[in-house]
Amino acid sequence: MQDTKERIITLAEELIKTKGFNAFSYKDISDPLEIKNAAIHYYFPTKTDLGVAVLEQYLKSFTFHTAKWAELPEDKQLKQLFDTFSRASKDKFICLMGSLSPDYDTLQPAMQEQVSNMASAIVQWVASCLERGRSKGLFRFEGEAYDRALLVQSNLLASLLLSRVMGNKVFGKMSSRLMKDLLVDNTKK
Amino acid sequence: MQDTKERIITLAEELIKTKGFNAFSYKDISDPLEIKNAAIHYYFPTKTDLGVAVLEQYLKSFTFHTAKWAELPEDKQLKQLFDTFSRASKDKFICLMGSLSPDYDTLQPAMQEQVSNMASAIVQWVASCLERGRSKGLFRFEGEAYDRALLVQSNLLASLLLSRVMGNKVFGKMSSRLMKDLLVDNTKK
DNA sequence: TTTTTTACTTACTTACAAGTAAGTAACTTT
DNA sequence: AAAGTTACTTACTTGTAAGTAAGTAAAAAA
Repeated sequence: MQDTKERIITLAEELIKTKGFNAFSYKDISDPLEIKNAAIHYYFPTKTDLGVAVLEQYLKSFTFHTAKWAELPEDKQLKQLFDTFSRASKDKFICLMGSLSPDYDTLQPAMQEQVSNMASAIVQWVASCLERGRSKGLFRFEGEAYDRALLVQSNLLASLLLSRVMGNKVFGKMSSRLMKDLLVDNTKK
Repeated sequence: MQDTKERIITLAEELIKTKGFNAFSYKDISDPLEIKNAAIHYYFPTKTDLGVAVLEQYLKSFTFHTAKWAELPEDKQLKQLFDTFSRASKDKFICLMGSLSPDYDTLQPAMQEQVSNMASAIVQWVASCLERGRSKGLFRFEGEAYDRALLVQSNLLASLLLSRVMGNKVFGKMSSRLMKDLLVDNTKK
């Protein structure tokens, strides 16, 4: 049963996105899965091993999904990314970057590296999406695509954080304003 | 000696901005201040009491500083805010919002309320700064000032998070792009 | 000058976290 | 059929966290 291992990873990811990496404990996993904490250690000797596994799975899934979107026009691709954040917002989740980056200094090197990899992968993807979209006339923005990608990634990440604190309406306000800023207006009469 | 109490609050604030609220312990305070952990409990019966005190002090300080800037033109006022984040970035600090909002669901109601108050205060201040600045022709942006303030606050907050993970150059890239976006270009020949 | 208050320390308690060593039942391979 | 191997459990250790009860020395108030 590789099933248990996967369920541990999936639940750990949810816990990171709700409580944070340092705030969840093995009991938060062993109780709902009806296993003992030692079973988690069997698959993941240390909490860092578990964290790394969560990040590896996320990166695989990110790569898989963005590849699936590759045929879409760039504005639709970016919309897909926004939609994943919109779903997270509804589930009261924050994203892995929003959860793990504040704890970065408390993480062990192996996890820090994975967090950095994740950050780079997301920003790189957004940057090339924006760049191609701009050259096709779908997006409008000033400056380098990479710098713009940093700001977009920031806004998505923080929209989930602020929504938690200030209420869920904030997500809609932020994401719609952000998208309007980027899109070349094609609704002109 | 009210001095000890203030030193506890100041150190607690730093710890929140480096390790996070749940990740720091009373030992992180009692050791450097050369007191016993019971001395902290003397002033702050629970960790929540300490957290609330940190946030109250921050809010007072924020109100004080923004009041001091009130006579400046709005672009300079916003610049002051950016500068506080720039200093934080150099000290490898994140801001209180960036640290506490991911942990929001693990905080007790008394602290949640203070975090919400802080969020509102900052966004409100940025919003009215942007609004007045735009009407004076200092800023240019689309949409409501409040929505724009959410995005600006997001970008500042997340610039510190991303800088931690991706290196310190990121802060400069983000803040300069953000400021250029907002400023009406007055460097035209 | 006695009493009270302030600002702590000493010495605990309770709880829970991550992690481990040794065992076991069931399945797989030889 | 015997010998691993897999997927766990049982039962524990060690460390550390927040928090507390009782005491104390010095300063302030009566």
